[in-house]
This record gives sequence, C-alpha cells and structure tokens, in this order.
Amino acid sequence: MINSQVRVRFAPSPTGYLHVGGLRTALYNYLFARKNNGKFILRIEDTDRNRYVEGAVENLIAALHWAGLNYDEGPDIGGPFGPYMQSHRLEIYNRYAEELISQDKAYYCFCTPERLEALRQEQQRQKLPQAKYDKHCLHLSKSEIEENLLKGIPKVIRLNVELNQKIEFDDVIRDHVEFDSNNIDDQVLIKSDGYPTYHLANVVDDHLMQITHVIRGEEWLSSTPKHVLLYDAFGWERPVFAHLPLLLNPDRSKLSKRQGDVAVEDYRDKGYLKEALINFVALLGWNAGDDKEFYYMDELIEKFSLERVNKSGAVFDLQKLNWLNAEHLRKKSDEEILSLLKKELSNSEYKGQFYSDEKLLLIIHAMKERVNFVKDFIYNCRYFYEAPMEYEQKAIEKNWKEDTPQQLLRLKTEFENLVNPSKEDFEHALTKVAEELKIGKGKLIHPLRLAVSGQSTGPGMFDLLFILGKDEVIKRIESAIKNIKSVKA
RNA sequence: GGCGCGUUCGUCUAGUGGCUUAGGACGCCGCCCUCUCAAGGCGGAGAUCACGGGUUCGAAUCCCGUACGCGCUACCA
Repeated sequence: MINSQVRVRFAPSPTGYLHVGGLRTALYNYLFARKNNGKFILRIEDTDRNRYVEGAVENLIAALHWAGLNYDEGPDIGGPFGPYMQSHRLEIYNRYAEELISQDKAYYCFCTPERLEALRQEQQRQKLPQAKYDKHCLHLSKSEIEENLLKGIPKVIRLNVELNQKIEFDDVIRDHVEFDSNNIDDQVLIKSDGYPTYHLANVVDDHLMQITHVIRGEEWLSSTPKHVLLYDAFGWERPVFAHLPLLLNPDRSKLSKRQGDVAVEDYRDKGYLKEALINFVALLGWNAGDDKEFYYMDELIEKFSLERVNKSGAVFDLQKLNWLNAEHLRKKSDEEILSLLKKELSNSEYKGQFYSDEKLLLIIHAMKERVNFVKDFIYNCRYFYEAPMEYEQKAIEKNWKEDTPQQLLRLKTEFENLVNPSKEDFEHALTKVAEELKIGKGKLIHPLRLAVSGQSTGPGMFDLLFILGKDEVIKRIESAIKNIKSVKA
C-alpha cells in the first residue's frame, strides 16, 4: 500500500440524471484524487436491467463535464482497467462468484420468489427480530444441486454468511463501526438473470480497478459489512472507507424530487453557475476549519481532506446557493460575462436583434452589482433592449405629478441640444434644468427614470441615459409624456 | 420491529477538557453611503450546545442512558 497510487471512483447507477447528492459524492472523490495526485474513475453501475433508462449515461457524463469533474478513466474514454460499464463485465462477476462457490463461501439457491415471500411473511408473523433467508439451499446435496442445474431451474448465488461473527471496519468519517453477522442476510450475489447485484459487482470492480478509497454516501454504510465479508472471502485487501453524510430536504428527510430540484441539470438550466454549485455543494458537509466560504475548484483541491468531512446530514439551502451564485457572477470579468450573456440572449425573445458588444459591456458594467444570474442582465433590465411597454403602477403614483410632463419636456429640449453626449453631459443638462426650476435633482431623476425605463429601480440615472443614447432617450420621453396624459386623465 | 449512523443560532458550520459572556456565513432587522435598487460599511435579534445522569477543580468537547431524526433491512442501487 505504501507505494500505491490513490485511485477513487464515482460509481453511479444511470437513473437518467445526475442527482446533486451524487454531484457532491463525485466532487469529494475528485477533490481527493486531485489533492493526492491520484486517479479519478467513472464507473457505471448498470446491473439492474429493469431500471435501464435511454440516454442516462450520456446525461450523466454531460453533467459531470459541465461541472468540471473530469475523470481519468471511464466508459467513454476507456482506461487500463476497462470496461467501465458493469453490464459489459458479466463474465468477470460470474467467474468470481463461482470461485466463492468452490470454496463454500457462496452457494446456489433455487428458492422461488413465492417461497421467499412466504418465508418473509412467516418471520413477520412470528415477529422475529430480523428477517433473513433461512439457508435452505445451503443444505442441498451435491447431486440435488447437479440435478437442478441440469434441469435449468432458475437460480441465484448467495453469500454464505457465517453466524456469530463480529464484523468490524474503520471509516475515515465514522471511525470504528461494528456489526454482528447474525444480522446480515445471505446476500444474493448473482441474480437469476445472470447479472450481479451491487454488492458483488462493486467489490469485484473496486478490487480489479485497484480502488484505494471508497468514498460514497451514508446509505451504503449498512451494506459495508457485506462488502467487507466479500473482501475477506476473496482474500483481498480492503479499501479505505469514507461514508459521506446525506443531503437533506428542508424538513430533514433525504433530498428528494418531491421537494424541489435534485438534478444538476435543473440547476444548470435555471442559470446557476457551475462554480457556484460546486462551491456550495463542497461546503455541505465539509469545511477547511476557517471562515472561508468562497472557493474556486483549485482552492478546494488544495484544502480538501476527508478528515474534515462532517458526520451529520446537511440541508440543501437555496438561499445560500443564490448568494454564492451572485458572488461568483460578480467576480467574473465583464468580458467573461459578455459571452455568457450573448449565449443567454440567443435563447431569449431578443435573439433576432443586434446589440453591439460595446453596448452589452456597458449593460454588464451597470448591472453587475444588481444581479444574481446571467439572465438577470436581460430580464431585470429589459429597458436596455426595448422601450418600456408599460410603467410600474406604484411608481406612477409616487413620481408622476401634475407638472411632470412640463419638466420632462424641459429635459427633452435640453437633451436635444446635446451633441454626442457623454454620461457627464446628461448630468450637466439635468442639473441645469433642476437649477432653473429651483428643485432638487431627485425631483427630476425619479420621474425621468420611470419615463425612460418604466421602472423605479435600476442603475445610476446617467449611466442609464448614456447606455440608451440621446435619440432613444428623447423618443422615450416623448412617449412617456403621451402616456402620462392618458394615465393621469 | 431489528441493525447502523447522527443531534451546536431558521439554514450551512467553527469548536477535539480551561483562550467561549459559544465564533463566522446565508437569511432577517436597523443605521450609514445614496437619484432609486443593489453592492459595500457598521450594528442587532437569533443556540439554556436534543434531554438526563456521570467522570473532572473545570465539559459543547470524555463515558453511560433516554428521546428524536435519518439510513439500511429486495434477485434496487
């Protein structure tokens, strides 16, 4: 072990999308691998034929790539220990299961689902503390087994769990954990369709792929004794185990679809930045021990350690994610945001229109401190892209008074005299009007803002006017004056 | 039911026997800045550290018990 390289894997079953809990598991594996100059492997655990979902693997891979969790070996890129899709490794599992049988550490079981069901019911009726298979087929004679096999009676292969054994293992996160083998069922290893169960496939592959650290969700803690038994039965060295705390709904149940979005794709489509999602999810169950909350991937790699992972579940709090998203967005350069904004625009109702990079950059600069998402650069300030169709009702009542049309008219003529006005020119013009009318600048700014943007909030007045440009400003003042008359009539 | 794991402000968490009148962050509230909204700055409310016993001069921190929550208990992963 001293010289062995760290090798970890993310081993999802392809359910159709990448769960955010899965994203965090993948992230911790990734961080641990990168931190230790190890390898990060993607392995698809598709051993349940009933759960086959078209395109699921492709989705999973796309989500992982989007998040920046690039693996060193995997189904699409191969590697020295492939194939990385369990459904392509069936012979391997069967070979190892047979090996166990030859050593009496596993056995064929021909029991029908009906008998199993009846057994379960009987055990329940007797209120036995634990429902387990009764090892009926363990006691079949050699000839009976031969005969059943020859007849082609459906069979499974079960692990032969010895009674009265103490099974113990160490977990980086949970410390020492102990189980009594009397509580452990003779787990099915190979199903009647010839596919392995998770337990066998997982252990065999982790060994064959030379996985050194098994970092997975806490839901696997209870099955770890079965895995430990398998490692021991094969005479293989156990990996280091690290069982991660679960991600929870606000009501503290396991994070589920019912109570919100759980797919990484959902968050991506809602406009969350991958940097923010990664940052957020990394902090759900781990921290460096200091007050730092804002991280980029390379800093996470540098600081990460399994020892500092928490034991208890963490609620997925959208408000904090939103804050992190805004933080990450603000930290981006205007040029970086520009390309994100252009992509967003090409998917918006404004996709046919042309907006120069110059103008877009001005919008970005003006709005950067006021947005949480890239799409807010469009929908929080539509007035940059089109003249207002209507005016905020509350703001009309507050800002548009009897003398507003006159004042706007006065501003309009003043603006008309400007030649290629800068932001400052607009400001001087407005100041001049305010002085002439003997009123505060605010008295002009608020009605003007409403006239020109339809809203009562936004970036600084003169930034707004400058970005819109003289001609557009004048046009909007004119139509606002008309609207005031009809509104106030 | 059985087995396992967990339990510090609403949420994410710091804390590994004295530095703690339990610190930070999100959210909330207030003030400042200010043409609005943000951002930023300052401040506030918010946790008898689940509960009960021990150990100790001293416990959120160690031990035991209880409660509650979650996970597993499939030829699902």
